[in-house]
Amino acid sequence: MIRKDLTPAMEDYLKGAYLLRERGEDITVLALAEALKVTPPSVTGMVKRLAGLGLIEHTPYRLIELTPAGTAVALEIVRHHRLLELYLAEFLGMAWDEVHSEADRLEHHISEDLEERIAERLGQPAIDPHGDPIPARDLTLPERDLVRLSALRPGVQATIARVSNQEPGLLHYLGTLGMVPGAVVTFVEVAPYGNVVTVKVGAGKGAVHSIAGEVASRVLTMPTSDEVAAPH
Amino acid sequence: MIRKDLTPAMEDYLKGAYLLRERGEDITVLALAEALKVTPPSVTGMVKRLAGLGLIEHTPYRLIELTPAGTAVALEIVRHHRLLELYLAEFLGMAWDEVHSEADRLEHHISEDLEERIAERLGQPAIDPHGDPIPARDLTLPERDLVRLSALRPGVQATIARVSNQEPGLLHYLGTLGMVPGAVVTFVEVAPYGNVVTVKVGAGKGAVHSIAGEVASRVLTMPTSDEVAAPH
DNA sequence: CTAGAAAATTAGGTAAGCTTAACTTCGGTA
DNA sequence: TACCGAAGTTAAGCTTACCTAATTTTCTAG
Repeated sequence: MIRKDLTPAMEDYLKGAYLLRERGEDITVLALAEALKVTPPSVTGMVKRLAGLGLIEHTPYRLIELTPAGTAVALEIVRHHRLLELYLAEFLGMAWDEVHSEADRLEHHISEDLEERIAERLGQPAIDPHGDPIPARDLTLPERDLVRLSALRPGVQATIARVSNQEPGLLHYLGTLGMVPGAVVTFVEVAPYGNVVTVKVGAGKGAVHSIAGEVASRVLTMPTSDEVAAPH
Repeated sequence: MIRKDLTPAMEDYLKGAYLLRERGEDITVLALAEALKVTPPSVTGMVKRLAGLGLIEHTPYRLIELTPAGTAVALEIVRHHRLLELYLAEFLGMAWDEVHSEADRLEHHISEDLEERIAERLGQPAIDPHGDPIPARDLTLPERDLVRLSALRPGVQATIARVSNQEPGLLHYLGTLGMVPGAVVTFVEVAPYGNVVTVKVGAGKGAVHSIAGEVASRVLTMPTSDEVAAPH
């Protein structure tokens, strides 16, 4: 394996591409531009350079794909990011809505040695504070199949496993509702009109809250009842 | 106080200038170029830009000085650096010869919030693993007057307080001799020819080691006997 | 008080990474 | 099938931060 010497910007593009694919979305110029908050021409230019390095596969006007080498780089950065998030939460008391932006900056600058020391202190963890999986040292990923909160049937109880969103405001809000990874929720209903989901939060007689459908689709759960997902 | 938005490169120049002054050296273009491992024209260019921002005082061909604003920025970075060094050593088990390069990269990327959390975990420390003073939150510096190991009189006992050097190789070597901050040494002699200093390391009957004069001048001590410094 | 070396600066150039403006290509619908 | 809008690309240009080569300034020693 050749030692890659990539800039933070390059790492960001690779990570961005990886995260799009992780969410099941196509890697397009526009999607990357939005994810990285740059303009489309910037993406075209960087994609060309990364393709030249063998990290990205791209024919003009077609979809972008990460090569295995590019995926490896992205996983390394994602590992840094999620280890840092967990470390900052666990050992430095940062809230789950604060850790993302800090990790976003530090992820490009920690050495392999520090990465390993952090992983060791955390006991080689598999999940970060948002429930996102942490790639292992060999860059393999723990796999779980989760169900979107918005896709549960009424009456089904589930444990929140992952919240796929990084906006501090939204995360903070979900925190105030108690809707964090590990929390137990029961699906109540979908509003007949509009896109609103109502859930009960807590194991026994918990509080009932309504959240927007787009938010509920970012909350991934492990259902505890048998009949689980609503049809379609 | 206006929010400064400086690049890591700019911060490095300001820190470099500050550290030269801390060592009592003149801030020249050449000295900065060597400290930052860039060429003199790079320094001239950056100095011009930092002068434009009011962080540096400079008339062409004259010595460079930091303004109070520039000093404040430098102290902030030095605080980050030394807090990180201590944190990495204390909480992540890194050796004193490894922490410097890690801190050098991270110092530009930690938030004020993280800085404060780290300082808190460490108990608002005043000294880093090399014995270098850590600027306080208000950027004031704890002052100690120390004596170079190379300037002690024969027979004087002293505690090593600070080692002003960052080369991992040298630091590691001094570590193997037990010559680290906190260690007690007794000055034995200066070799009659050449520039070699001999000391006994340890409180009771310690091992005797000889080190180069340039190294001994980087080791700063708090003498415990009364008659302390050699004349001249 | 002047020559020459050392230090600093200017001139000119490169690369990364971004921008806006102008264009091409693609794909779906009339 | 031809067109039109959206997506992508090319073109031109900016800033940061570096470089080498050439020039200028300063200081010191004779």
